[in-house]
Amino acid sequence: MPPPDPLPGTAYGFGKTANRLAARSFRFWRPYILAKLIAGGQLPDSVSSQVLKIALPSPLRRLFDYLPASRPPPCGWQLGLRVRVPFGRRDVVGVIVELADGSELPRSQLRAVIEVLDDAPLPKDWLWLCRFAARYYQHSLGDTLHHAMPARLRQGHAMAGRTQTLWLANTQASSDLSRAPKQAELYTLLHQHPHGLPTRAVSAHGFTREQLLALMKKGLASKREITLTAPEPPTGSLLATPALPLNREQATALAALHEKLDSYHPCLLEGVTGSGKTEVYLQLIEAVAAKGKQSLVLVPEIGLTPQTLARFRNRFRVPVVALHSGLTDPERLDAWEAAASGRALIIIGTRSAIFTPLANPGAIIVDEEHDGSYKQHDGLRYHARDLAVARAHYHGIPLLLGSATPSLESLQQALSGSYRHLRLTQRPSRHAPAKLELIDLRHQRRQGGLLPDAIKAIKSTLSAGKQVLIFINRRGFAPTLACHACGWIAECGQCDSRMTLHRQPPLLACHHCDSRRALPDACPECGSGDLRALGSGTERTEETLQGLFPKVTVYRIDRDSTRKKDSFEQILKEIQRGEPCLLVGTQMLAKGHHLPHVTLVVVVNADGGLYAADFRALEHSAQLLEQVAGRAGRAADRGRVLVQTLHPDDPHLGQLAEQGYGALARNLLEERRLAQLPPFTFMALLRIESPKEEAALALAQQAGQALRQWLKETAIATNCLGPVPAPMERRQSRYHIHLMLTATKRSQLHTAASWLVQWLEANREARKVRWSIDIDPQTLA
DNA sequence: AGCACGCCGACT
DNA sequence: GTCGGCGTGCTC
Repeated sequence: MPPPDPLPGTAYGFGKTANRLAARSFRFWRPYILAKLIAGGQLPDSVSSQVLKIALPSPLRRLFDYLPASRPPPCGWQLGLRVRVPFGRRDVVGVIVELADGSELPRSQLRAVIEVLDDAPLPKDWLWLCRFAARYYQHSLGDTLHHAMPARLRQGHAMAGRTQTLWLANTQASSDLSRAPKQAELYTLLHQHPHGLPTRAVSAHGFTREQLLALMKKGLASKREITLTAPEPPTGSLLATPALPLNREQATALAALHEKLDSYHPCLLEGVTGSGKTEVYLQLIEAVAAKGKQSLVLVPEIGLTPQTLARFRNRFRVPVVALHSGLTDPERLDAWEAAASGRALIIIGTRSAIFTPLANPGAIIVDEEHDGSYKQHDGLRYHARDLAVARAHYHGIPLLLGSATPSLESLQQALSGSYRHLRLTQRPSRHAPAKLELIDLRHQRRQGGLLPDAIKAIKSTLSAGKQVLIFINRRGFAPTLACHACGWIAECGQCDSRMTLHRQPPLLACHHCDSRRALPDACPECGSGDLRALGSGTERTEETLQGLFPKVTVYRIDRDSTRKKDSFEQILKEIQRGEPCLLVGTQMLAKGHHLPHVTLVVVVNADGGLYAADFRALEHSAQLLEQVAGRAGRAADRGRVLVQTLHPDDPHLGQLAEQGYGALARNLLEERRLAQLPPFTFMALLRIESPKEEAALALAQQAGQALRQWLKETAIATNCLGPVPAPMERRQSRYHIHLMLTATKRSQLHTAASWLVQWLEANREARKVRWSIDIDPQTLA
């Protein structure tokens, strides 16, 4: 006799409705426990029948077994289908990731799928990438899938039924728009697109919903709802504007890329600032699109600006999809579908865009591949650049990593021949890149952090009608507030850090947590009124410069001054008009922006990364300095870069100044090789945190001991260091303890990390603290 | 992660 | 007596 077809709820001995009623009236009774008592043993456990193994949005690194719903979906039970299932006392959306003949649990303990949410499985390539990421980063698969899908899918909405609103200009009507210039502009824009513009595109051009509605009220615009289903085939030429001519190096690089468009072909494009990397990207994308294939372009968080997008959109006539933070949930789902269906040929986005499914993948490009924003620092701690490598390999397509200051990881791959090494050394202007001029901070008076020589140079640059960029990697007025009488220093109550003095508005703030305090009038220790601000941040330098050059506009650009949205864009626009001015800013200003009128860059203090405990600090610091220096003299005039330092004799700084990042990076690689540090070894970091230091330390000790014992028994070649307190042990009133694993073989590290995670999951003590594992950590903080 | 249970102390 | 603080345990 065939086993009874299990209806939802029948395993509990009563129907679905009864089940719900039971749950409602006896909230404290878990219906399935009740059901177990009633139905226990009535259904044969031994019957082998299909079981669905489902990944659920939970940190638990395991799958959960469910019984199929009464009727299979039209496509049958397939991997990658989203389903709604009961989980504990709530319903969640999960993904079927395995089909099995049975379960380790007795059948009576299995619950049934409530509903199948998809007509067809989620894209295979996406599923593959999520599985890869979950395994590589030792993260829960369910959680990985959950975070890698658009919010609408996460919430259980159907994939189908996506509609788009198109806005059209009404040519018949006429109305006076002379008093509404923005609306007139919008009308012109709509007029240029006779087939209509989606809301997203309208807002991408800087117009608001209100302006659209105003036009519609006047009868000058109308909207049309269309259903997004059929792919839009590119018609006619791919290009809207012709490609730019390439110089010899660019042409060589492009030719190398053209050689292998149909197989995995990882390339590092090492090109100095202004050498035209973007043009190489654009022409690679053109070649890929000509074959009807898609390009995925990753850019750093700071790089996804309207200007960047405009550059791509202006070049191509094929649809360009941008995944930026401004998208609404339905728009994001549409972008995902556009990529998954092949409708979009070019997909541009930040870190998380690596999880965009692709119907016809043709190439992956990672711009500024060294950029720290590619690494996610919580939850699934992935590195989008590394996933891009894995993905390009899986698809068998070219991968282009571009940077003026490549990460040592990528550089080593290029130098060893694993990646093809493409180089661009020429800048369109004939000037050699500006050399760094080191100036000695010791024994000299400074104003607002600036040496007399720097001020002199600023003055002469301004009188030559040019702009100056002053780079300080410190927000606020001063990094320290100290009592001159007793030596008291303002410290954060929740972190092992000092509080930064701010003047606008006046307060003490900790940059590691959100704690803030009013400025004290007198020293809380000794009562003295002689409190002094030590050192300089952006606010103080801004103030000093404004005092020194009262007639010149000083723009301060940091997280505080650009908090309002669009204010950064506004300031950039003004700067680009070219009036002589001073720009005081943090690294926000250093990366990527085109500042054609800046001919002098002053780095207030270059010493941040020179002697830090973190082995990557020097690399990151050198990358930043080189990027800042790259802002000088992109225009016709030769630029100068003044670098203030307490260590003018430091050999690394000297090499950076004399020979540039490329030479220093190669030297640093040698040092890493000798010190057996990444990229010559592989690293994983276990972070343990707790409000109680002893709890964190005790678990770290136990875990370390257990792991070392296991490593010894199994002869897995992995080192386990620690426990050691994290560099800033107390942060937000929590203590951070580390255990570090290193190995020369990835597979061994992986095995060890995997064992450790399982040990922690099974350990009772581990549940009392927070822990997380970071594979390939970027910082040791 | 949620979410509920259960055991404590502080209230109408 | 009941509301609600967070420690403990479970989720197919």
